[in-house]
Amino acid sequence: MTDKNIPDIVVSRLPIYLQTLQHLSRQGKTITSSQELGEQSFITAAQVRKDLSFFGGFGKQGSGYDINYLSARIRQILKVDRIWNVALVGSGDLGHAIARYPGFAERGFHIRYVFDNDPAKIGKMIGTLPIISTDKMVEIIRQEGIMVAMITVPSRAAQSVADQLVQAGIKAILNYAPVALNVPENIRVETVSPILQLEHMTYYL
Amino acid sequence: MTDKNIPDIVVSRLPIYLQTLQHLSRQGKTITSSQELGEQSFITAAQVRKDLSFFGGFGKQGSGYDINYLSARIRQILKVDRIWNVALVGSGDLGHAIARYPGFAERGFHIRYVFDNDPAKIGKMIGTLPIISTDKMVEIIRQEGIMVAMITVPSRAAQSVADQLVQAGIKAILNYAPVALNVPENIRVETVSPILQLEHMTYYL
DNA sequence: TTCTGTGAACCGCTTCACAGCG
DNA sequence: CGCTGTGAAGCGGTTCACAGAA
Repeated sequence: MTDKNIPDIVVSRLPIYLQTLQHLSRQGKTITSSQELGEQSFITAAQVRKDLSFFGGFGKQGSGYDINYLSARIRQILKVDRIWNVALVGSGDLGHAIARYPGFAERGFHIRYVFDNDPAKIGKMIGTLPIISTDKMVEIIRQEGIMVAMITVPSRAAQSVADQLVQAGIKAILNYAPVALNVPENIRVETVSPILQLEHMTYYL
Repeated sequence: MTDKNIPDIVVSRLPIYLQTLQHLSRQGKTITSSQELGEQSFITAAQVRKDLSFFGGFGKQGSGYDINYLSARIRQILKVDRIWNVALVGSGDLGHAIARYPGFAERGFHIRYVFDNDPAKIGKMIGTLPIISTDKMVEIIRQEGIMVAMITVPSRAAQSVADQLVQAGIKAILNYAPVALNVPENIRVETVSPILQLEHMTYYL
């Protein structure tokens, strides 16, 4: 089910649908249509139906999609029907903001460890989590079998951190540093690039 | 020059090239090739050449591209060869982290005002910036002619903030709230969606 | 010779349009 | 009758391959 040659761009829209479905659900709706789901996701209805059809027929012809059922199926497909333990590397302002933001845990991404290489920070707490030395990072991540990490260290340190994470067995990295990370093919990296997004928009101003 | 029907996807790669060029420049390089620029940006050499050719011939056949010259031209195209004043709405953890992060100013995005609707926060300082009541937001933004804003308020408040920003004359919004914002066609919105990025990656694990 | 700039071929995603099921 | 699921058509971005400039 996981990989039947589904276009990556289709997979990237599933989280959007999921977000919109939760939004509709919070409004008390139980049924939706490709029309409604599309409008609220800014995606055409035909696109929505095509995307979902890659994974099977989730709708009922004539009536539409059951919101709870469709949400559950998409969560299964994306493997977010479970808890993911996450390691956070970098305890600067951004690291703090992320560690204290409840939104990740609400979606099943539980930050379990915070690492930093600054001796002055080791042992200090962020909420209930102690800041741990990066010296122990590889060992802990491997031991705990953690597969997902976030990087919020300065750019110059990001590649070296990524290398260590790969060595520790991390399989998915969310990178907040404004650099392109080099990792083996079987490791997923997504970069959060607000500056590039701003630069993209100014073109049109 | 700004809009000669350049595909949006091409524009979205220019900031990546710019980032890589700065990286190459910091390494002391002065000349590069579509090959090298592409490898470090994880984009094919043909794609790099094709993208740049939309805007004119910036390279020298046989030798390659002058890094300083190409950087300057891309900055012109993206209109990041100037200072952009930015309004930040929301002074929670994330707002604080953004306001204190020097990276935006380094790229020409200067955060000039921070707004929040929490009376307890009004008047407190973030660095050198006072937190200002959202009651004054529309007036100040309009008066100062600010065109770029960032939203870091909770999801439930984001659409209402966006509406006010549009009313105030904002033309580009960088949205950190996990919701799809509805704005008029002539306003640009980009959403920072780390959670969707994580959900995208877990599909492949 | 090297590497850019670019028409043309290719490929893959999007949109269309309708059959078919509830 | 309404809305999904889907083959087929359409379209746009990517890759190819080479002419041509330095």
